[in-house]
Amino acid sequence: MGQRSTNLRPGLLQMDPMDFSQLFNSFYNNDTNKAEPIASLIEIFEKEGNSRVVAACDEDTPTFDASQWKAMSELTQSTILLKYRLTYPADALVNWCPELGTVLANDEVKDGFSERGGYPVERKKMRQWMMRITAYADRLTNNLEHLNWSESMKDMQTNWIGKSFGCELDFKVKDKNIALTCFTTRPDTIFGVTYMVLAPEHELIAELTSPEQRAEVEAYIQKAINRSERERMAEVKTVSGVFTGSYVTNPFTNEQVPLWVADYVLAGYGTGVVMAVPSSDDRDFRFATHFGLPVKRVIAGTERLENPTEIKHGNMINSGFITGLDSKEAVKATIEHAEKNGFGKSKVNYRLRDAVFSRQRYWGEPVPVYFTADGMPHLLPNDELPLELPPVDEYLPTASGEPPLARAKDWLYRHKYPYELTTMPGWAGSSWYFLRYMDAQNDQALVGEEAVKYWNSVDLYIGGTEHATGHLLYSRFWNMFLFDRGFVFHEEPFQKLVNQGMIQGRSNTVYKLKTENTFVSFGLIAQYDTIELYADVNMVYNDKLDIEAFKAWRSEYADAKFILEDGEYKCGFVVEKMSKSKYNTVTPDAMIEKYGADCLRMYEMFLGPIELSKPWNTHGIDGVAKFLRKLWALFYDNEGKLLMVNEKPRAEEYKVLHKTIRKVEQDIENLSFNTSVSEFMICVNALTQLKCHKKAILEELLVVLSPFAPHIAEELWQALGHEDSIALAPYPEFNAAFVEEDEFEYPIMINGKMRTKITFSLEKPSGEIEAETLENEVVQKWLEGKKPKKVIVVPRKIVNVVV
RNA sequence: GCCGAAGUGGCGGAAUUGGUAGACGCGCACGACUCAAAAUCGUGUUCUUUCGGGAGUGUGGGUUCGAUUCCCACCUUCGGUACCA
Repeated sequence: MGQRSTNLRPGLLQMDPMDFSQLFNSFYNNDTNKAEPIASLIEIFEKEGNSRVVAACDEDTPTFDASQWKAMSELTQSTILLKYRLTYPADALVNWCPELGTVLANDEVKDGFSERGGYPVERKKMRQWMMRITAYADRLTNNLEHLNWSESMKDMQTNWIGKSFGCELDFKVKDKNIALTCFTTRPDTIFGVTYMVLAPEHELIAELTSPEQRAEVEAYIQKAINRSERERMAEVKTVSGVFTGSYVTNPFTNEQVPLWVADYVLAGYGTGVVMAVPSSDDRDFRFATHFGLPVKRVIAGTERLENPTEIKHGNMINSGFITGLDSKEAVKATIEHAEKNGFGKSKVNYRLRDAVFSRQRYWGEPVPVYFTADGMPHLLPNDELPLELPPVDEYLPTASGEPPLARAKDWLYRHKYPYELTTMPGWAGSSWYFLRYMDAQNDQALVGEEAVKYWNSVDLYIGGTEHATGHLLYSRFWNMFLFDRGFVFHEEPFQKLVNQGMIQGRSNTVYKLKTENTFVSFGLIAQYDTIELYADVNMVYNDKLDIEAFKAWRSEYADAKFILEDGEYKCGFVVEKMSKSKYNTVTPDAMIEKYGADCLRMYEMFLGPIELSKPWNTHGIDGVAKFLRKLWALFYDNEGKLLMVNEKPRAEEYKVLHKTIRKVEQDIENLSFNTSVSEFMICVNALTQLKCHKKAILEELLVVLSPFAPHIAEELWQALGHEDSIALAPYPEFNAAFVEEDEFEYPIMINGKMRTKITFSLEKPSGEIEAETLENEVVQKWLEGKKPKKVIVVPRKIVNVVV
């Protein structure tokens, strides 16, 4: 889905910056619950300021009235508008690799080292364009209800957006004029707070650290800040943290509790400050136990538990004025109390964060923005779009670490103003490409009104779950925005979604010493300190690395050294999704060359249910090839002579055909293609057995088969004498009369185990079936003269005798 | 860790609403055809067995006349975890 080689299709591309401009020129009005032009927001500001505006904006947006707005400098006004725009620049933490001079994706970083080359990576703040997707958090969640998507996919998106109700509470810092605001969903446990924790990234740490603790705190932050969020979340068992030397006051009890810094608190969620209640939160409990901090039980039933977090809800104890209330009532009561006393307010929090839109790469759509001397971003006028990627001498970052576009010579708007140097991410294009497909030649708009109204939204989207929290969320956001602004007419882009499984690959890994350009063979890695890197599977045979090919692969490996075992370098392996970034891709070209496209197509369908993931493996493809040959043999003999005859089919032959028609029809409805392929095999085997070469049968079979093996079906169709394409032939109608049975072979079970089978007419009443079953020789033997306790007869299914 | 999914023969998998576990295919074994091989065709193929049977759908429990299917707990693998898209 990546739209990478962007400058190849300028017609397609130029629409994208227009989207960007629209987002820049819009804000989200929470009153009308949709995106509106920023111009109308400015009008309101001029008339009455922003005190009555309910809109999505930055947390630190000041309140002002009309006269204050008018008195502001243009720069100040622009700065305030940026706090409302749906795309805006902000500082975001990125993975910076000084050695490579580039920013890396999280999955390009392993244990703090770059996947490529194995160089150290640090986390660094950089100016990035953001998309205010959080404005849409509620609609993105609520709309899911009406979509025909799997519940698991809806769950994933709902959890990712992560709406939670709670409150913010202010804790005053002792002897300092600072209050720390924390977000909590459990204000009911406020009387159980025994310490407070800051994220290592928190801005006020330096100010809040006592001189005695400074060295320790600084050392801790240095270490913690370079760990990835994922690592910090994953390693809950390794507790770490450090005391700041400061104390804060619990506003409910006026009790002083120590203030700590710990990396289990993430800066990106809530306020980066957590009130710790070891008696009801697992992480807090582990932390408190580890550092010997007190644990105060506040929920009835936890008093005698060694681990009080086993019970998280109940009646409050030891909790001042909320003692005796249950958790739910206590939440309400504490929020009311906090609001009345001015140290807190109820708050809805989302886990979802605004999306980083900038990439420090060359191959992406340029952001249509230039900067004036005051640092303020300005949009390029529409008639000057598209902004094209400038030529550069190398597609690499500059020596000083600026993005590749900084290499462009004299690349300035009106020869004067510098352009934005980051480019757009893959999801900028993947969010709306289906709209463009509706009207690909339109050079006036992203997509014309007539085209959107004709094609509507996507009826059926087949995509993997790996897109759950990325592409499929961005795309919905983008489409919803276009809907709000009247460019499209469906709020949701994908009505029905089916998750196909992923074809996995078998990746090969090599092990580089952390400190040297030396690679250790797989069997010896326990003796060294290594990082795991990929080797391309195409230079590995039976997990043995072709060392020369590996050295030639990348310049940084050219003079690598190798520590071998038994004279060879053995690689590790891992089964995971097939992906360019994992260097485990294989092309199906050779398979198509050998077996043909129909065979490969059917084999892929035959592999298993569409929603299952599995490693790519071509062992079974011969079976499908044989099937196609058998099919061919129904039409032609060994000498290539047509066998087809015009005789009237027998009942048996119709039965075989119509069973297949019925099964495949059902299967297509359920996207169960693997069982259709089986059914075709059964059908062809049966027709071969019957020596059936009758046109009436073969013709209909071909039509049913044609979506599965289009080329061969078309060719045989022509062989039967048709001039028109098989694609135009009407689909055969299933006729139940051909497959009806008048008897059924009942499995006879004794105590739930199948012991024999008896055939009964379908008309026979259950009573007679029961009587005849009990007379049966095999049943008699198992009864051993005893009387059965119970006999269950399920028509057309089974007979079970309970002894 | 958290969120989501999946575990059935040597392998990919099948099994309408809870009703014959292993369809179909790969592989393997044996046989036919052949001077021989390939191709093709045929037979067999869950394990175990004292040949009566017994066990069996990741593990341990539960509900039921009957569980791959429903419930509870756990294990393993895969996807996502915010710059792969």
